[in-house]
Amino acid sequence: MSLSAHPVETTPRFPRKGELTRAAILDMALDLASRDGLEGLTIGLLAERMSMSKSGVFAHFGSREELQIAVLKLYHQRFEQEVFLPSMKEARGLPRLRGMFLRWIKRVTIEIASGCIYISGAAEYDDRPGVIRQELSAMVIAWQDALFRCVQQAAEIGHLRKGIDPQQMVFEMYGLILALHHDARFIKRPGSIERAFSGFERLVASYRDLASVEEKGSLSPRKNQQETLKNE
Amino acid sequence: MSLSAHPVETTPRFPRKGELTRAAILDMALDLASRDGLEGLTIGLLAERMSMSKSGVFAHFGSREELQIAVLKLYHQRFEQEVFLPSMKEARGLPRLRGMFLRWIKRVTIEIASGCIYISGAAEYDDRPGVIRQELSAMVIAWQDALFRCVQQAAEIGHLRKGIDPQQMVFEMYGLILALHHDARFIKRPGSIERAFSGFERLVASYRDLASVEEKGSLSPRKNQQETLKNE
DNA sequence: TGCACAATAGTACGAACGTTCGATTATGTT
DNA sequence: AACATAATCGAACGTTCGTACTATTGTGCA
Repeated sequence: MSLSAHPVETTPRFPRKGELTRAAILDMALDLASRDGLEGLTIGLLAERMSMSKSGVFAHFGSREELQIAVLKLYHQRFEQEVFLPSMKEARGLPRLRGMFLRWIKRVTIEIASGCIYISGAAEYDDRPGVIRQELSAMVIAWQDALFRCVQQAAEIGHLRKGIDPQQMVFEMYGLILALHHDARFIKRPGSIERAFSGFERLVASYRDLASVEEKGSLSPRKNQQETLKNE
Repeated sequence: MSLSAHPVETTPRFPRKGELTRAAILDMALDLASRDGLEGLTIGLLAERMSMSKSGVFAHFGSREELQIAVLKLYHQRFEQEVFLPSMKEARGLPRLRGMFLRWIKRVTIEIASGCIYISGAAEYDDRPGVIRQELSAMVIAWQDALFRCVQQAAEIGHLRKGIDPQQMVFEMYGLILALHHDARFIKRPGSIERAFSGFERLVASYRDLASVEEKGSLSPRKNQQETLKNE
C-alpha cells in the first residue's frame, strides 16, 4: 500500500507555469507601483510592459485590489529580508539599532530612483479607508514596533538612558528617513543621505547614557559596521 | 481734463460676478485637493460639490492643469499668511525660528483632518515632471530657504552655535513635521504633536550656543509665546 | 426696456479605466 | 496521440475622465 492509496490530489501537485509568470508580473508591478504609487498602478500599463493582454494579467489576480495587496506583501517581504532580518543577527541594543537604521537608509537610497511604497502609500491612503490602507498601516506599525523594541532593549542594557521615551526616538528616526526621501527624491537636494546619517548620530548622542560613555570604544560607532553593510 | 480723457477701458472695470464664483470654486477645490491630493482633484466632483455643471466650472480655468496650479497658489498664499508673515514680525534669531516652527505645527495640526498639499504633493509629483511639479518644488524650496536664513541669523546673533550647518537643522525640522503628518494622519497615533514639539526643543538644545546659555531667561522658550499663538 | 456680453448649462467625443465572457492556445499527464 | 485543464487572448461593456462646442440664461449699463 503506497501513497497512491490517495489517488486524488485536491491541491495542485507542483508549481505550474502560471506561478512563474505570476511572479514575473508581480515583480514588474512592484516596479511600476514604486514609480507611480499603488493607486497609480494600472493593469493596462502592466500588461503592456509584460507584453501580455490585459485580461491575461488580470486573470492572475481576480481584481485590481488583490493585485495591489500582492504587490504590498511582496514589498514587505523584501523589506524584511533586506533590513529587518540581517539586523536581528547583530548584538542587541545600540549595534542592532544602528544596523537597522543604516540598512534602512541604504534601502531608501536605492529607492531614491524608484520610490518607497511605505512612504508614498502613507500619503496615498491617509484618507482612503479600505483593505489596502489596513494592510499597509499594519506593516508600517510592525516596523515601528520593531524599532521601538530595539530602542527599549538599548535602554535596558544601558546603551541609552534608562528614562528614555522609546517612541519619541522612533518618531525622530522616522522623521529623518522621511526627510531623506523628501529632499533627495522630490527636491533633488544633494547631500541628503549624509544629513540623515548625521542626524541619527546626533540623536544617539543626545539619548546616550552618560554614565557608560566613559567606557570608550564599545559604544561609539564601529568603524567597520558601515563597511560590513556594503558587502551584504 | 479728467481721467475720462481715456474713455475706453480695455481692462475690465471691476470684479464681475464670475470672479466671486471663481474664488468659491477655488476654495472648494483646495478642500478637495487637500483630501484627495492634487492629482485626485477632479472637475466632475468639484462641479457636483458646487452644484454646477462640469463645463461651468471648467470655463473658469481653461484646463485641469491651470485649475491645479491655481489651487497650489492659493495654498501657498494661505501658508505665507498664516505661518511665514506673522513670524517675520518676531525678533530675529531663535524667537522667530521658534515662531515659524510653532505656527507650522499649528497649521499641520489643523491639516491632520484635511491633509497638507506640500507634503502630499511631494509624494505625488516626485516622479511626474511638468509645470505643477516645478511650481510645487519652487514653493517648498522657498520655504526651506526662509527657514535656512532664519537659522543662519540665529547663529550670527549667537542664539545658536556659530559653526552650525543651517541646512542640517532645516533638514531635521522638516523631518519632524513630516513625521508628525505621517504618524498623526496615516497611523493615527496619539501624542504626535507633542513629539514633534519636544523633538524641536531637543534640536534647539543641541544646537544652542553653549556660551550664551548662561544668560538664562532670554533664550529659553518664552512661556507666553505658545499662548500668543492661540489668539492669532 | 433693451442690448452686449459674461456666465453657466447641455451634450457629445475620444481615451483610459477595471471587469466580464467566450474563444483559443499551451501545457502536462495518461 | 489524445485528452483535460491551465493559461492567455480578443473583444466588448459600463464608467469616468478632460475637453470642445453650441445653446441658453443671467447681469450690468445705456
